[in-house]
Amino acid sequence: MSEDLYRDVAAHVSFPDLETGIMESWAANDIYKRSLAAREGAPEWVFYEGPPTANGKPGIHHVEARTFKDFFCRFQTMRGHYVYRKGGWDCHGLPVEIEVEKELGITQKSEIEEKVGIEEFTRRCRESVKRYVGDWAKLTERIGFWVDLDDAYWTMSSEYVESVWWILRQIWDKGLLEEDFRVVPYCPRCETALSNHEQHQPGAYRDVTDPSVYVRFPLADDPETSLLAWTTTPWTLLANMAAAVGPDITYVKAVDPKKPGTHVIVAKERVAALLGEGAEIVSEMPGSDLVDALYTPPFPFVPTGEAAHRVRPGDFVSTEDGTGIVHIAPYGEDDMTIAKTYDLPIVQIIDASGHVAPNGGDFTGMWFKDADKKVLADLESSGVLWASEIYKHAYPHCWRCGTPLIYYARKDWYVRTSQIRDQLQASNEDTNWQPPTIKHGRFGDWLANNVDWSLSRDRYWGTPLPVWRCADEHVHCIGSFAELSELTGRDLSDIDPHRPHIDSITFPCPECGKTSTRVKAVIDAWFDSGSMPFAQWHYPFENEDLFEEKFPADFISEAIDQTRGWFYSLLAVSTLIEGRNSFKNVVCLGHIVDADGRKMSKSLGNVLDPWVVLDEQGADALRWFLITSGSPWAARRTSKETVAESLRKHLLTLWNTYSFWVTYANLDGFDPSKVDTAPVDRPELDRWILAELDDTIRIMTAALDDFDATTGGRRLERFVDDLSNWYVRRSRRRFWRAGADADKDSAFLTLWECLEGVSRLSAPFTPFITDEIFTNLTTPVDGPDSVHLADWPAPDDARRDDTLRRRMALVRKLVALGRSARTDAKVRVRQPLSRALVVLPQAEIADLRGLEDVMSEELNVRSIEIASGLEDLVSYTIKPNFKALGPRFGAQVKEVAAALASVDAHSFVLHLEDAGGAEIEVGGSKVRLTRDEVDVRVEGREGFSIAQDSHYGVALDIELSDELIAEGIARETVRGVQDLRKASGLAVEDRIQLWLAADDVTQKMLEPHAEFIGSEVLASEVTFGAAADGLPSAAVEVEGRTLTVALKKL
RNA sequence: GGGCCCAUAGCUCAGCUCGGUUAGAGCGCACCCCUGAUAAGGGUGAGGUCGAUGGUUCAAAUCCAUCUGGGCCCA
Repeated sequence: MSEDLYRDVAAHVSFPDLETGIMESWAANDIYKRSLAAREGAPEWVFYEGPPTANGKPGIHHVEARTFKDFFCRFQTMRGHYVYRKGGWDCHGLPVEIEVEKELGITQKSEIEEKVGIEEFTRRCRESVKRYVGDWAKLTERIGFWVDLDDAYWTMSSEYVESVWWILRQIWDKGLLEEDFRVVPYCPRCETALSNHEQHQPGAYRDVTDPSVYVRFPLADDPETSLLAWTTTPWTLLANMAAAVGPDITYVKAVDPKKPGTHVIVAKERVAALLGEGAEIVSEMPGSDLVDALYTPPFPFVPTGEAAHRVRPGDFVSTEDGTGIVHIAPYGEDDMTIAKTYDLPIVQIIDASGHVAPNGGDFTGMWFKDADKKVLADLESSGVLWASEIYKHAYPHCWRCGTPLIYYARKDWYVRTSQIRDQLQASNEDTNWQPPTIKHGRFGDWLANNVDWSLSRDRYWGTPLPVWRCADEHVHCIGSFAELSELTGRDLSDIDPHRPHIDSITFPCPECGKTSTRVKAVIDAWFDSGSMPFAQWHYPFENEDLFEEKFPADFISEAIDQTRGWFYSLLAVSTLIEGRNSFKNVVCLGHIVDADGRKMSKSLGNVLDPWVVLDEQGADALRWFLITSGSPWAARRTSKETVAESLRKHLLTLWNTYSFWVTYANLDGFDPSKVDTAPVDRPELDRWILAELDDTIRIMTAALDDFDATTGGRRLERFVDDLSNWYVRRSRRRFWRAGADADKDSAFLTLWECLEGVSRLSAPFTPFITDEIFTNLTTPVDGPDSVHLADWPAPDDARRDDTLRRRMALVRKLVALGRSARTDAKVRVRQPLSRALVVLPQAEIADLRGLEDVMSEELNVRSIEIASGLEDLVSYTIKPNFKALGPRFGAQVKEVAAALASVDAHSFVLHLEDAGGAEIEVGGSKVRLTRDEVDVRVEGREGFSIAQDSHYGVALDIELSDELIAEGIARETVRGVQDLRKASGLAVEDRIQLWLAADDVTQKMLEPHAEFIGSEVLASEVTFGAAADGLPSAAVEVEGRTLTVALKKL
């Protein structure tokens, strides 16, 4: 059919094949670039891409995030914004290093320098990052995520690193970048700190048996009274610097049963366990009373001064075991918090190799674990050992070599974010979170409890910390390559700023002239990604205008695990530099879990490869599922089956509706640009679906503007269902009528407008299929080459009609009831009935007027009658409306309910309807209730077949006349012929000659309907009697009679 | 160990912000109907102690507390 206006649409279509074709045509026609160019100069809507690390294949969870990113960018583009989408790659960090370690077959960090060399190692890291970029690009294109990967930022590029340096320098200038102690899990054999990740490797925690000791800390001003402290790491007593108590815990001073005449202080709750039931308690006090008390430490290695060896309050102190008094040494997180708060002297009694340092007296040179024995012996001989026992507990070990770890206080570099906590919180206040609970929940709490950002990493592949230091401890933070060039006196503008090259750059200290060398650390990769608003443009070294235009972002979206990752690092960096957040809106996504709700992981073998879904169901099905199923932030159960379901439910319905329109529009040569009928001049059904379309546009626009994709998607889904299962079903016949008439044109035009509208509304959700539909539908009209170059639909007051929407909803409800009544009466739908009786509230009777035809056609009844007042048909029940009565009557509401239950419902309802209110007796007095305060329900009286739902009811008159029966048989015949046509492979528009062979009685009944039958089945000629042999024929059973139909294609 | 989120039908999810006595939808299942756009559609039915316990209230899926299980983040 070369003259077809539209591409033929196969009802059975392979979406994945269709999508890849569209994908190629987008590329060939440069649609993405053109969608940007078309908005050049329009108000910007800024998107920041959270950079993925491309050293592994992308998984289905990446599809989720990328779908949401694309979704809102497309939507805002259609809304008339210029939405530039710069890609990005996260290149640095431990995951990359570990990948390379595996590839090299090395298991210890020390091997990197010893066997491989930093140069080779970082070279391999750089390669590793690039290895999967191709896979990422392929997936990104296939799922329809329009993002500029050619212009992506790479956090490892020299320009990016230089911008990060500049940022660090700004922070340095504010005095917020400092070196400080922090406690890290440290392996003294490997001589390296372990990252959190490493610390939680399987097998790291092992049960060990350690001595635990109770030690007396005699009070300075009362040596006969001792604090009783407890520890499971006796060697740490060498570096004791304080004792901690819980300020709200109650302590007691009791007679020491082991040394009568002296006293010990322990938590009251521990008395029974430690001192026995008969302990003699001298006095009680809260922990706060003990604070500041000076005591004599068990060892002299930490000098007692103003700060050391006093009691300090600590909210981490518990009374579950021990004594309620905690010994404090520089080997623990809580310990260091106390040390920092009270400025305690930190004495490093253990050296980097795990041996006691030279300041450890007799202990010097001992392996830290071996010191335990001598510690116990010395405590014993000095008389402060109160008790010791064997204690079994889980203790972390190095996952590589099995050595027990030390929580070691090390000097590291920090950003003092806790000093700008108020500003961080203010930045958060200006940010819109989706879901809103995160703002003051998970994220707000995290900010409220902000601790300094530990920035340095003792690793190789990262942005080097741009800090140089000379022998005299003069420190310089470098903010640009130019500054470094100046200090070194050579041009370093083209330097690779990574290790090891950067480590060899030294310069004479500007203050003392001694050689300054870089500190060895690299920085946390989160700082890299948090710097992207600046560094993606190499700001401030170039692109100042671009930066200004695109700061802050209107929108970012990532999974919820980024709360303390990228979401935080973005907020912190931009607050430090610009004093405000770098994103205005953030959509947090939940995680993808498997069909059983379990996390997808390689070890469980339940990982869903996105390509499997993309190849079988297609990208649009997957996108639609991800966007509309459940709250975006809830974990979503995902499998091929769940995606297939959402495909069937929505996309196929849409596709079938579209396919229907194209089929008949081609037959009819319908051209929407040649028909222009105002909505007001169209039939009610057309006005109705246009009103639904208008409402859909309004609801969706508001939802999507508010970053609520789910609500928007659900409204769209409902509209497509209304369109297919009510509008098209009701209008079908209008499309296949021969000849030209205004009603048919109106149907074609209305459905065209709806499909065209849906394709725009669907464009951000399912960009591929939608574009296929849009481009085909708009063939004869002037318009953009792609739906993605089109505008988002605007609401239209000429289409809006909320009353009609309400009325149609009423009709559809009544139709459902009527069908239910038919089922009950066991009368098939093809059998016409004389009338249906409708019961509905007085106020809604007017709504039904004018739509009776719709109802009678749907129910196949000849007339619809309002059965209001037909008391012989229905009875009433009065139920209290508790929502209204509760506030009015309070506890008395139960009496009101009881009174209503015993009232004569019929006369009560009459009063209500006539006078707007009725009286009942409650507790001896009359109470007047209004219509709103009660709930009137209708029920069919016994003996009548009526379907009802609260206030609504439909009853069918099931008495059949001969005429009705004849019509039923005619319809049955039509159906039989249609089946035969289909079975014979006839095309919809083929004309036939028809033979009907039946007994005399049946033939008599059919004869008056011959013309009707002929027009229904496109028979040019209808003959009663047997057909010639060899023609397609079939038997039709109806009302116990059999007739044979046969046909011949003309 | 701490914080946050989640728990409603066999499955996937609404409803919970703001309490109202009859908790809905889709899928699946059983039966029936309809079908010349449809991989569809319609109807009926079975299927729920709204995770548990306690509290507040005339009234709790909804508010509060505790607990259990799952997820995430952090120790």
